[in-house]
Amino acid sequence: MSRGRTEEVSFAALLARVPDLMGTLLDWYRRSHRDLPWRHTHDPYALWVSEVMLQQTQVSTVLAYYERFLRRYPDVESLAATDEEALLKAWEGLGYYGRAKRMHLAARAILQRGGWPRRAVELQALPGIGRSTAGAIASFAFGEAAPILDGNIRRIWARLLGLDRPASGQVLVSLWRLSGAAVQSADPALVNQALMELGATVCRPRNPFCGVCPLPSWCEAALSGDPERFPPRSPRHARPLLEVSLGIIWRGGRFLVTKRAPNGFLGGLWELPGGKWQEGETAPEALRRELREELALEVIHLRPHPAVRHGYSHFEVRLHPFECEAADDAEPHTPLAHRWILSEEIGTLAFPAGTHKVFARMFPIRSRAAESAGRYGTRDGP
DNA sequence: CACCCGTGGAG
DNA sequence: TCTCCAAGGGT
Repeated sequence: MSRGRTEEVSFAALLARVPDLMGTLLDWYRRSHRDLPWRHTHDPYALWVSEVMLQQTQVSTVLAYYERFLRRYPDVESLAATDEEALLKAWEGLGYYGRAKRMHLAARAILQRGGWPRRAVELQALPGIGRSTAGAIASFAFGEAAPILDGNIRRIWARLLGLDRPASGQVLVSLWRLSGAAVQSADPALVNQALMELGATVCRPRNPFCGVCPLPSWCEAALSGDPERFPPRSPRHARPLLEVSLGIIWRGGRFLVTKRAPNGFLGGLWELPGGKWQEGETAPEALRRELREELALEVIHLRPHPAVRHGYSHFEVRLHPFECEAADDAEPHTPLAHRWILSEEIGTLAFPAGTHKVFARMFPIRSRAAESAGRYGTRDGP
């Protein structure tokens, strides 16, 4: 109760000071911002691409994709016209592949309505564009005073306020009001970029540089002496480890790859057939069972290869690859797409990172030659 | 609201 | 080696 009152008071005080803060913030930004490629454009399409790529993805990762993607898909028309297979290949390695599919849908919606909507509320109606992404495009491309509340900006407000609980509900509304006051008080595009830049380079989650922060010294988090405490991290539970057997199933000089179901986890990507171990099952037993159940396929001469570990957000897998052979006339029985490919063709299909780690072990030369490969190291282990 | 959706880099 | 998590959005 008393905490609630205290928060209201400090929130009102901060809200009133926002215009002053933005003055010093913009001075700092003009002096010390990084030179990022998407800061040179007002093209809503290019800004959209960068903003979607940057969702939950680090700048350094996006840098490796952004310009190549724009060369491949230079405008809404080219993106709308492509097929999902090619699009996923361009997105391969970025993760959260639903982002690419929603961009595809949005591109077609934009063409259908005859061009880009200019206002944030309209942008937000497009697939994959939420309030923050809409605010970014509307302010950067069209100069609208549309607020952003991304992880960076949320952290800045939380620290200035000394917010010691996860922001949700009414607190979140208050933080959006602060972002709204910020874009009302000065050039919206500059304010939004400056806030995100401050969060990314100074008011960082860990090891913030409070000594060089342009914002006032009454920041509650800085005064506490332990700014990293703010905002509090939500508790994380341990990720379960799943054991998975995979087959590199040769038929002549080609091996089998299967396409994952279109929706859901890694939807639409290609992979090596196989599956999770069941209770009491050995690795080769699990592979034979999965191949029978999923593909009605029998294989012989299983040769194990070293296991490869790969982590996802909520679980972890250990992939146990087996080279083996299918009969000359073997065909998998499955409603999903499959192909028998040469190892030279690995680079033509979109695979999840875990599968690339396996390829890197099986076909070191080939895999390293594939454009995205050098990344997949040899971490593994039983 | 709680959960789902990937990945690679930092410390 | 291990934990954390980044310019979120959809359901």
